[in-house]
Amino acid sequence: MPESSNSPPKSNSKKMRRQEAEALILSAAEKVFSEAGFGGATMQLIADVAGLPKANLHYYFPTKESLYRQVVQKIFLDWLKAADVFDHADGPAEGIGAYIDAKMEISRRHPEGSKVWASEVMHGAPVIQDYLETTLKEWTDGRIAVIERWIAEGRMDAIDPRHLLYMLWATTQHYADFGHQIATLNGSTELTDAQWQEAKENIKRIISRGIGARD
Amino acid sequence: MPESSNSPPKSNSKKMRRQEAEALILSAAEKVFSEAGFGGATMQLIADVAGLPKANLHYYFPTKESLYRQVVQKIFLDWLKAADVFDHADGPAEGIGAYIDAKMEISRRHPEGSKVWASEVMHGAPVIQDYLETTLKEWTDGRIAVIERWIAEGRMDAIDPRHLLYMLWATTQHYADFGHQIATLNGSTELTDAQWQEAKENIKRIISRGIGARD
DNA sequence: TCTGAACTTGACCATACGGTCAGGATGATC
DNA sequence: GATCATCCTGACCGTATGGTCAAGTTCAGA
Repeated sequence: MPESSNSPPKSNSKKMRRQEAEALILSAAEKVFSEAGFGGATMQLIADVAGLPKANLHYYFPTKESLYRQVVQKIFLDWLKAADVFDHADGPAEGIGAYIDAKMEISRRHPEGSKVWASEVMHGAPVIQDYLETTLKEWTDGRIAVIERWIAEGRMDAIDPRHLLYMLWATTQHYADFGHQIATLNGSTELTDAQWQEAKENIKRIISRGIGARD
Repeated sequence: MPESSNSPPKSNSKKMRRQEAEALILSAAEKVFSEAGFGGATMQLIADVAGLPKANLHYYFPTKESLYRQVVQKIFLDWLKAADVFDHADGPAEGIGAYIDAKMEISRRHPEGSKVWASEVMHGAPVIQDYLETTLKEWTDGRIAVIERWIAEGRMDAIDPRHLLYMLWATTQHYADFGHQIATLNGSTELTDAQWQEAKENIKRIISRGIGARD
């Protein structure tokens, strides 16, 4: 219901509402942080991308770090939400397949978020360590229980659920985080619709057969 | 033959040889760049880690960017070299298995390098774009040819070689790049020898079965 | 012992950065 | 149209950064 409009943020009208301004800044910040990293990003550049004076950013977000924290939190929540498909499935091929589709769609539509997350974790998660230890751990444990149930029911081979999850994350996020490398190897062209489809099918096929899924 | 010594770089003796000093600086730089990213790293911190005055770094490496470039180049060459195991194999299970072992060993022993590479690519490869377009492309094309031969010989299913390679890179490098997240989910403990072994076995098993390898 | 090239370094500089602030603009409410 | 909380912003500040430099130090070879 409170969905923000998708129109280009070109509005020159003064007096934005708080929610609107924060969304605009967060969007610009996500792009800049993903392109330059936390250390390489500057408040001035984020302001330029958002089309606002730098001082205005500090009105909504007191510090660079607080802005960054909110960017990462937003990404994490979107990412967790999209993972629910895992549960509404009967067996591993269906559940994991749907999860791969969902995560590949995120990699395609929101690669910036994936890159910011990767950068944050690679640098030791200084800002979202607590999320890793609480929310992510709980989510992971829940999914591990589902996979163990599938194994117990003979619906797939006895694969270590942890390493399977890491493989799913790694493979799907790779298409966002290393999208530039993939595009370069693709003749310096972004993947087409068909190539994204191929990628998804390949991943689903290899993993589904690899774990001996038999829903 | 011209292998540098493995002794701790604590030497206080003056007048290092050029090779020795450069190796010391490159090692410190790799660590700092991997922890902070290019933008977040400072020459002062690299100097502190190397145990040298900052001005000395600029004697060997004129600019921060030139130092960074050499760090990335060194990583890339090590990484390519370790990939030769791919060719000296009879079939996919053996070749890909050996490649997974080699890359996992790199992820375990030199996670810093993997992180620097990931960071560079994620930010659009501003420094090593030419490597992607030439050396990496050639290496990739060579490996694709090998995989296509295996497929033609009926030694594995008809999987798109590109996406298979991306999956191998993604999965193995994930253990370096996201090592902090993995350790956190592992009860805030680094993976043990046995857990690394499990990880390798899981990956090899899933992919080997997933592509229908029959050496 | 002398020479000179290679190396080392403390002090310094210009710039760019994150962040502050005072004062102005806006618009909903009465 | 007066009030006032919210929002906006140009100008400014202290600091930290990448990089420079000139004055040293070291040591192999003559």
